[in-house]
Amino acid sequence: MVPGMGHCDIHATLERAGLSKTSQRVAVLTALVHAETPLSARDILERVSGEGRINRVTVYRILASFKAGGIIRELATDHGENFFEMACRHNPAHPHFYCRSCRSLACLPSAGNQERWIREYREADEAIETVAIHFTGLCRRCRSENAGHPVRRLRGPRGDRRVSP
Amino acid sequence: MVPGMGHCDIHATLERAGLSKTSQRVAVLTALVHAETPLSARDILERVSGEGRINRVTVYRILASFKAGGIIRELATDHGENFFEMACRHNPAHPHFYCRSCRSLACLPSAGNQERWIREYREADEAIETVAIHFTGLCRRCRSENAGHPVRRLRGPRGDRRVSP
DNA sequence: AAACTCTTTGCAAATGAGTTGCATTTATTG
DNA sequence: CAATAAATGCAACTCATTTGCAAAGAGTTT
Ligand SMILES: [Mn+2]
Ligand SMILES: [Mn+2]
Ligand SMILES: [Zn+2]
Ligand SMILES: [Zn+2]
Repeated sequence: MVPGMGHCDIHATLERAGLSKTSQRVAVLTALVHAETPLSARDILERVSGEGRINRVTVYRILASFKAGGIIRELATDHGENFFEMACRHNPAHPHFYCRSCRSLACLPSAGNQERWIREYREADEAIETVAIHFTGLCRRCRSENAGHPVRRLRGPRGDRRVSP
Repeated sequence: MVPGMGHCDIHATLERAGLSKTSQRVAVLTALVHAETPLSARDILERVSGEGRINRVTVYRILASFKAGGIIRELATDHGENFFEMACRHNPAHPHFYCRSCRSLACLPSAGNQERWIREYREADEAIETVAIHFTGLCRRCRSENAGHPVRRLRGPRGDRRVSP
């Protein structure tokens, strides 16, 4: 990932993409530019809810427009929660690691040959638009913590959470 | 992908995994073994609903146990609908192509160096358990069909579908 | 074969990410 | 500053997937 955020200027980016500079768009973009790791829509909503009002739906719509404008990249995960990262930083394209326990997403270093390898596939079928390389497992933190450490629960009925079988 | 289904014997597979041979498990496994492409939980439910009764939830639970037993592999997509494929066929691990329009998933040929490449990453971080390579775009059929061809809609409010803006 | 015990189902209800229509508020322009 | 197209808030909705619990089954033991 690119260390500084040099050419990732908020206002310039919005202008270049032909998007009006609303407070919400600036807030979302700022959160993404300062993020250490890719963020989920929920992450963004949390980080932005502090300053000014913003609706959940608006976040999704803004993310859609950023993606359409090539400003950000969307990263899918199992479990249906997707993440987003600035395209200007996070270059070149690289694999990501998803922790199946805490459901966090981290960037991995780009393999040297990955670019070429991806290009070969692209040539084989012109229809290819995006490529994603996704590793899954347990992150360091989840590995070191107590083995029986409960997995974050996203779906299911309300009611008392099961504590131990 | 392995052409025949040779060693993918239904009963032997269940036995090897220590799973009792219920009619539902046999049905789901049969659907997966005969599938030409990876199947979603919904696909499986449809193909199995004909013979005998089976519940949607049961399909999910069976798929979870098959996955835990290493019998099948789960393939995530954007849009939250996941697919499943037999691990015995579909070897070695290979990339998949997901059509963002009709939301179908297809297997791609395994790149020669992919295996080695994956191994390198695995060595870099022991926590890695699975690797997925995911291409997105428009499949041949969706490309040839009328450009304005409507995208399959999964979420959203009830009511008249928008016909044209 | 009947009784018993451990699994697996079916059903109903829920969850949560992401969508959409529509009324209201803004950003931008003249 | 008024006019207008675009962006946002809100409420309602979809849908893949998950969970608790009670009923049905499978494999085993009398
Ligand atoms: Mn990244
Ligand atoms: Mn495959
Ligand atoms: Zn973790
Ligand atoms: Zn298609």
